[in-house]
Amino acid sequence: MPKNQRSGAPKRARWTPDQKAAAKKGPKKAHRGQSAAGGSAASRPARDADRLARREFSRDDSRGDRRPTTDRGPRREFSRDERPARSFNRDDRPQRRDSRDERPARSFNRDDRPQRREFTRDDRPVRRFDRDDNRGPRREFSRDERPQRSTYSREDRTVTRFSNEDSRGPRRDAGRDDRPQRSFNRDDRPARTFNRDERPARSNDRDDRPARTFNRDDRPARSFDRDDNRGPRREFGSDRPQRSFNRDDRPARSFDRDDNRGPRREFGSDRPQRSFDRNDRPQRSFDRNDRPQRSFDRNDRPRFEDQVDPEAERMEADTWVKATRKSVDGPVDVAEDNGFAALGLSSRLVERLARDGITTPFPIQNATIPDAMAGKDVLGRGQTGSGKTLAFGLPALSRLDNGQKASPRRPRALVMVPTRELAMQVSDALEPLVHVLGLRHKLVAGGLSYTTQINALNRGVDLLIATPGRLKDLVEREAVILDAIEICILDEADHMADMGFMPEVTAILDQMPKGGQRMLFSATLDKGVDKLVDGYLTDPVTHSTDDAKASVTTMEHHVLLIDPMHKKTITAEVANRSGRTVVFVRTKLGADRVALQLREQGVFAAALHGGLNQGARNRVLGAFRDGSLPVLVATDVAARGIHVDDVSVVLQVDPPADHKDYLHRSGRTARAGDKGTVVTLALPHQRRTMERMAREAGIDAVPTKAVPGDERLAATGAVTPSGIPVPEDQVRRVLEGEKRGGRRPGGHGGPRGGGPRGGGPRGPRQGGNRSYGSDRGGQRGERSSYSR
DNA sequence: AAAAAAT
Repeated sequence: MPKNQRSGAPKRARWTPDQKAAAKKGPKKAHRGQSAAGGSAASRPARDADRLARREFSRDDSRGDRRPTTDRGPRREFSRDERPARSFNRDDRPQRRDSRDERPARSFNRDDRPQRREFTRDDRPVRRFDRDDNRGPRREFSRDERPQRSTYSREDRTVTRFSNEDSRGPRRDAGRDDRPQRSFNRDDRPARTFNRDERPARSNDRDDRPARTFNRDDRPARSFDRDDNRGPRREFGSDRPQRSFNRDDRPARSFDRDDNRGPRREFGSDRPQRSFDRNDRPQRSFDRNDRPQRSFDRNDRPRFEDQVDPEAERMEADTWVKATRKSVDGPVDVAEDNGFAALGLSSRLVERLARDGITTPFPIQNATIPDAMAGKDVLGRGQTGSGKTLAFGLPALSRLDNGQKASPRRPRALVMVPTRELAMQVSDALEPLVHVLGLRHKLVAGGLSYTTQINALNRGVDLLIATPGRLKDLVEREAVILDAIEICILDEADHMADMGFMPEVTAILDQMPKGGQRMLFSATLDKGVDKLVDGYLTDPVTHSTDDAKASVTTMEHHVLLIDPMHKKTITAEVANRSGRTVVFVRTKLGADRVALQLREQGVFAAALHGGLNQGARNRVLGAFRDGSLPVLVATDVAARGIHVDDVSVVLQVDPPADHKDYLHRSGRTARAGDKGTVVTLALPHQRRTMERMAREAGIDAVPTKAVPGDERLAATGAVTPSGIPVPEDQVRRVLEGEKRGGRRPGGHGGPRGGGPRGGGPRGPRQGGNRSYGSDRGGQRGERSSYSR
C-alpha cells in the first residue's frame, strides 16, 4: 500500500473502489522508488558484508549458499587421515534402520493419536513487556571484562584455508591428550533434568549483582561508525511513525481515548454514585428567562479552535476568516433601483446581497454579468478591488440554480485560482450566496485534508473552488471527474498562465467538456493568457474596466534610492506606522529574514510565504486581518487578490520583477477608494530598472535618494521604531493563539502539536470589511534581492 | 523566484 494512502488519506477516508485502485497505481512512482532507496539505509552489498560478519545467512536467504555455523555446536574436528577410507561397495553400508518392516504399524484410528493440544489465544500467558518481570536479573557485564570484539572487515580477514598442508603450524590444543575422548554417542550424556528444583536457586537479590559502574571513563569510547560493532539496528514497533520534521507531516492528534494516553486518571471514590433515576435530576426549566442571555458578540462564543486539534483545524481551514458582516436580520427590502436585480440575477441572490448592504454593482459586474448570464464566454480584465469575485460568482451561481443537482464526484462549475489564500477568499465570499440557493460548494486546495474534500465530492458539489495542484491530484485519483463541468472560471489568469502553472491548468481544462461556458479574468493579456484564451474560449466577450496601468489616483508612489547599508533601518522606519503595512520581498527566506529583522528593531512583523504550512499561513494572514499583526512581510504569494482593509503602505523591499507585479503588489493598498502609499526601495544598480518599470506601470515616480530619518518617510506616517525587540511570547501569542490554562502535558507532541491556538483567523475583522467581491486585478512583480 | 501536490 502506497504511503499516500496511509498518511495522506487518513483512516476515515471513504474511498470508492475506483479511488483505491487509482491511489494504488497512483502517479507517485517516483516516491516509491525514492523511499525504497532511501528507506533501507544500507546498500545491499554493505548489508551483506555486515550480515556476513555476523554470520546471519541461512538457507532461506536469497544467497543461501552460506550457512551460519552458529547453533550447531562446535565444529567437529576431523583429521582427514583418520577417517576410514570410503567404500563404494553397497553392501558395506550399514543396514538402514528405518526399514518399513521395523517401524511400528501405523494406526489409522483417530483416537490412537496423541491428543492434540488446543491453543486458544486466551490460554496463552500474557506476554509481559515489563522489564522487571519474569526475566530474571539482568545479566551484568563488566564492559572491561568482555573480550574485545573484533571488527570484521572483509579486507581484514585472512583467506580461509581448507588445506591441512599449510603453514599454520601445530594446532593449539595439540598434545592435550589428557582430555577425555569426546563421545558423540547421545546415550553417554547425563540425562537432562527437567526438575525445576534441581536447578541452582535463582538470585533475585540486587545486591548479588556486581556493582554497576557509572564511571564514564570505564566505558569504551563510543563509536560513531555505523558499521561498527552495533549489531542489528534496534527494531521499533512498526506503529512508530518515521519522525518527520515537516510540520505538515505530523500525524493527526488522536482523540481516541484508548490511544496512547496512558492510564486513565483515577477519580477519588468519593465521587457520588451516579443516579439513573430520572426523578433525581433537577427539574428542567422551560422558562426563557432562566436561560443566560444569548450573546451575539462573536468574541463571547467559546473559541472553537480551543476544542479542536490542529489537524481538524486545518481541515476546517476553508471556514477560516468568517467575516463579521453587517447583516440585516429579518426581511430585506430590495429597492426598486437595486442594481443587481436589474442584471437579471435570481431574487434570492439579490436579497442576500442586500442583506449585507450590497446593492450597487461595480462596473466590472455591470459589464460582465449580463453576458455571463447569457452563457457566453467572458474575458474580463479588472483592476484592483474591482469586484471580480462577484462578477463571475453571481452569474455562475444563478445559472447553477436551475433545479439540477450535482452527481457524486461530478461538480458542475469550477473556479480555479493560483493561490490557496485566494481560493479561501473566493470560497468565503461566495459561501452565503451558495447556501441561499441551496447549492453546495467546496474548496479544494493543497495543505488541507484530503478526506473532507473527497467526502464532499462524493456527496456532490455544485461549485468547486480549487488550486491547480490539488485539483489535478484529485482528478488523477478519480476523486473528482470533470466531465460535468458546465461553467469554468479562471481567476488571475495571467498568473495561471505562468510557466510553472500552465501544464497543470491545461491538463485540467482538457478534462472538461468542450461546450461549457468559460470565463477568464486577468489583469493583463499577454502571451500566456492569449494561449489560454485561444485554446479554451469560444468567441469571448471582452470586458475591461481599465488596463494594466495604475489608475488608482488615491495611491502615492515613491521610489527611494538608498544605500545598501541603510536598507534594514529604512525598512523598519517605513514599516513602522499606525496603519497596516505589507512588505514585499522576493524570496521566502528573505521574507523570514526581513520579518525577523523588523521584530529585532521593535516592529511587530511576521512572514507569509508558501513555505509555511497552511495552518501558519492562515494564522499569519488572520492576525494581519484582525489587526493584531501590523506588518506582513510576504512573497508574491500575497501580491494578488488578497484583500485586507486599511493597508496604508505597501513597501517593496525588493523591487518587483516587472510592471505588472508592481501593480499587483501596490494593489494591496488604496482599496475601495482609500488612500494608500507605495514605497519601493531601489539600490543604485536597480535605479534604471525601476525607472523603466515606473514608466510601464504608468506611475510618475522619480527615484530619489533617501537616508534613515528622511522627512519624506515621516510624511507617510512612518514612526521611528523603538529598537526594542518584539518579545517572542507576543509573537507566539498572536500567531499561535492564546495559551489556555497551561495544560500541556510534558513530553507530548512537538512545539505546537497539541497546543491551543487559532487566534487570528477566526477573529472578527477590523473595520467592517466588505468581503464580497473584493478581489482585485492589478499587477504583480518583483526582483532583486534584499541583501544587495 | 514563487507558487502549486505529496511522500
